[in-house]
Amino acid sequence: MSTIGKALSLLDLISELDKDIGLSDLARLSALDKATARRFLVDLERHGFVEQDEETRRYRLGAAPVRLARLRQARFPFVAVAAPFVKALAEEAGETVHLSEFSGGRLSTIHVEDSAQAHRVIVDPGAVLPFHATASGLAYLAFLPPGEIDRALARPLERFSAHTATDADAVRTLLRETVERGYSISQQGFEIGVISAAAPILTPGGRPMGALAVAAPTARADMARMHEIGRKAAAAARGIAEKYYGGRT
Amino acid sequence: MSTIGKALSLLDLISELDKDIGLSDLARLSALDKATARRFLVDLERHGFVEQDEETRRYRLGAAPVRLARLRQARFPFVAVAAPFVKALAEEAGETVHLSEFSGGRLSTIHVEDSAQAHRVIVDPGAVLPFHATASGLAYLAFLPPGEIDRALARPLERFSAHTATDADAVRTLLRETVERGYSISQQGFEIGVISAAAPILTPGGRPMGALAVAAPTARADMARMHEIGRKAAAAARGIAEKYYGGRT
DNA sequence: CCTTGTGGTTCATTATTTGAACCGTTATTT
DNA sequence: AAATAACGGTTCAAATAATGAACCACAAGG
Repeated sequence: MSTIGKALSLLDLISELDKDIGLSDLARLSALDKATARRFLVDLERHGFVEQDEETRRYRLGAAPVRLARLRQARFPFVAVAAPFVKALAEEAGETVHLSEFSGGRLSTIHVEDSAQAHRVIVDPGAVLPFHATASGLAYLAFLPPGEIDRALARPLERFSAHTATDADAVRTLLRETVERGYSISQQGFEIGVISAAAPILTPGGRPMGALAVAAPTARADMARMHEIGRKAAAAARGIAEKYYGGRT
Repeated sequence: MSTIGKALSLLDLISELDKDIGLSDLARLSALDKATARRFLVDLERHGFVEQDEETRRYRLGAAPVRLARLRQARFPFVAVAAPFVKALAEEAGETVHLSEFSGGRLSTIHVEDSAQAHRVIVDPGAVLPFHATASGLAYLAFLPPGEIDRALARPLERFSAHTATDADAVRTLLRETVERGYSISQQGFEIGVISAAAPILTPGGRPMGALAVAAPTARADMARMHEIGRKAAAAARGIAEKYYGGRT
């Protein structure tokens, strides 16, 4: 792997941690030499992607991404455009709704609107959504060109719960259903007690670039209701794409 | 320079552009070989920091920073904490207010609240603020340890307008005044027609980590009013620091 | 006071990055 | 319509930067 790739993977690793981490620990976790990890960290810090706590000497994610994110969103206001749709869907469905975007080979949550109900599903913003185990991932995967689906399903599929579909053929069946309906449903594939329905957000070229998902506790989620919610999610996803891409060419 | 440093500088360069850019242009601008630039871009794209337009083949800032920014802000909600203070100050002063944060060797705007007035100053979110030529920069610089001020003023100071203080001693005078008052004032040092007052946001250790600035059109900005606004900005900056650092230890 | 851990550094060895020259394609220019 | 210039992208020997074992100095614990 290139040096740059290694450094960016180190940054990814740091981003996944929810607390500061020391040099030795980080070297172990990243399987990099301590000296190498340090050089990477110095470079990353110089550019603001990482910062070191003055007193504990531990490292954490820096502030530079905030600036870059502003610039990105000024030009591609995906979250800003989608937010009203997300909110409306959350109110309509009465459940937590989250928006995800594909980037860097992963689908990750970039916006969440919590359900108003006391008993609701909690979604972490920034969390990575596995393609085969979440409604969002299935919705995204289903509308990808066949070759890319094959590549995604080629490696072993991690098990996240007792209900995770870890067999490629089983996933393919889910994908076929998803394409037919226009939305996916994942029954506790990622987390026990949660059922989700999701629809892809498609570029004008027909390629998925993200997903819109509704997550409900199993207690409230009979299948008729989930299909109803799925249809609403698909409509909202189309609305987002239309508004987002309508303004540009 | 390290390979990583070069790649991150390339990313910075791309972030400064407000439109997509082709490989050859980018190689020229960054003074990198075309093949090298391409390898960097591939690595950056693989991690989502850069994306390539499918049809034009031009490159632009990717979506990965949005995800990292979410994670950073979940742990350090600087913007979220400061936003109400920024808004209140904008209403109180009746002028555009912007918040900046130091990161990666630069002070950059991360939040803006526009004045309600029709004739108002426009500030770009994500813009980099030169230390010697903006009120924010002066406010930040003034409270830095002497050694770091020396280092910042050692290199030649760029001229942005006819009023920019490009002489290190002239800047030092401005910094002394800033420390005494607790806020800085920049009279058209960055942009003709704009006068700003800014106050530093200090960590519990007394080190500046950002600045809060009010920008007014010269037409409305007599000095008595700017001093009044400066005092208000200083109070708001203290409020932000207290709330932001009060919650942690 | 000895052990084990930490963050950080050194420098000969090694592996990666580099860039001139090269494709094939696509806009311009003549 | 031919010629030219510019584009994005690729190749591979030469040059350079990354690597990591061994090394500090220090702190905490036994």
